[in-house]
Amino acid sequence: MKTVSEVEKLTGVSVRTLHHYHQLGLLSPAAVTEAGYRLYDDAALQRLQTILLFRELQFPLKEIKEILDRPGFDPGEALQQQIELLELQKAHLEDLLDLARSLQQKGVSSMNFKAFDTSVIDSYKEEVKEKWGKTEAYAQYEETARKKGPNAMQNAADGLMALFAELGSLQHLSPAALEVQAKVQELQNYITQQFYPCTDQILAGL
Amino acid sequence: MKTVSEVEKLTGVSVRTLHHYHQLGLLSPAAVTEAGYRLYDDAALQRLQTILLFRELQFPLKEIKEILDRPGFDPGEALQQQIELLELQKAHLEDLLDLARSLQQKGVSSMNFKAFDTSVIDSYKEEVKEKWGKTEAYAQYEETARKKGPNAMQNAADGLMALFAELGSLQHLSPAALEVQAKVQELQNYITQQFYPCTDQILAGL
DNA sequence: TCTTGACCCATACGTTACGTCAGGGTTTAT
DNA sequence: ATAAACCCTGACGTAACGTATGGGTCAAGA
Repeated sequence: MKTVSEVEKLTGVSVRTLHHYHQLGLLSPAAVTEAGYRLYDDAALQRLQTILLFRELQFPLKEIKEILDRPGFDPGEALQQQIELLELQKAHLEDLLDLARSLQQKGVSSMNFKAFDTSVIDSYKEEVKEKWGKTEAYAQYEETARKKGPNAMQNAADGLMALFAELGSLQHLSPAALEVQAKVQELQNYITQQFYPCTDQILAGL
Repeated sequence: MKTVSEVEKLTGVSVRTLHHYHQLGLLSPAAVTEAGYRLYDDAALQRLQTILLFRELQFPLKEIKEILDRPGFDPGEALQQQIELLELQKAHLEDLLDLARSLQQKGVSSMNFKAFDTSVIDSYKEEVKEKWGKTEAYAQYEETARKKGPNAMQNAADGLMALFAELGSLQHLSPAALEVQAKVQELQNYITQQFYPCTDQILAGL
């Protein structure tokens, strides 16, 4: 049975963090003395190890709790998802590094911000978008899908295709044209209502 | 002169963010109508571009403000520093990916957390440590150094070497031995007092 | 036994960069 | 004139703790 400061020395996790995890219900001490002192046993330390692992992998604490608590949870799936996320972050970082280095070469003092507008930076935004598409938005999509059943989904999909078709017929116009804007707006609303919250970012991807 | 929502459409920066930047003094509108409406001119948009660039490079807003306001500031230096930081983050991510993938291969279900203890995860901590060594801790070290002058620094360094020597004479013992622990603690305290706050992380590096 | 230092506790505010209401004026178009 | 569209100022919420406040608890020496 270790006290908070002992655990701190063993693991590097601060006392405050232990308090925090306790009140989140993420890591409860094995026992609490009458004076309120937290005492951790080996099992608790084991759990802490697991928590630290997932934390290193950048899981939010909420998810870690879910993972550790939910019995039927597939950690492999979560791991896979997390790997993809990390890969996106890495790609993002690489793009940032490219940008930074190019700025460095092209004369530090003359940082050319005009070339920065659309060309360079946009590429990784795609990926960030995908990332979000695979987490929040996708989760909500599944929610919606479950509630409505397959038939309704098919109808919704049909309506969606119709809207896309209308959009296609306007392709000869500039994207800035009011008609197109209106259609796009309509499309976004439709998707939001029928499937999942459709942000501008996701929409741009489509 | 563009309104907030116009700027939002042009740049993708939310109205709330414009408000935020305004109250931080990071980006003030060129004019404010009597009704309190913010109006931005081209110069303001230019500045916003610059802000967005640095933001992408993960500068905190405070620093961006300093950079843009301080006349004699060398953006090249800041850029270089930021590049190094990004490289560390990238290396960190790569290590995480390695860890995650190895966990994936070694049987997803049997995640072996015992092998996780010291061996795998520690490598990138070195780098994180270095990063911190180059920012907060190092800054404080310079502070301390300036205040005390070179002579005092030399004395402190001598004392430090003495402690290291004592530690060296105990190398035949296991790191867990109480004597060693005590010495290490002593060392940490000494460093903290004489040079800069010495966290366990930094200490481990030494 | 008393005291002191080391250790523990619970609150609770601070941090970063905004998102998201809530409640209410302003401008514009009909 | 009235509604739609747009703007404003608060002010609370978020993630994961750090840090400070004020005050009990425990072991050891006097």
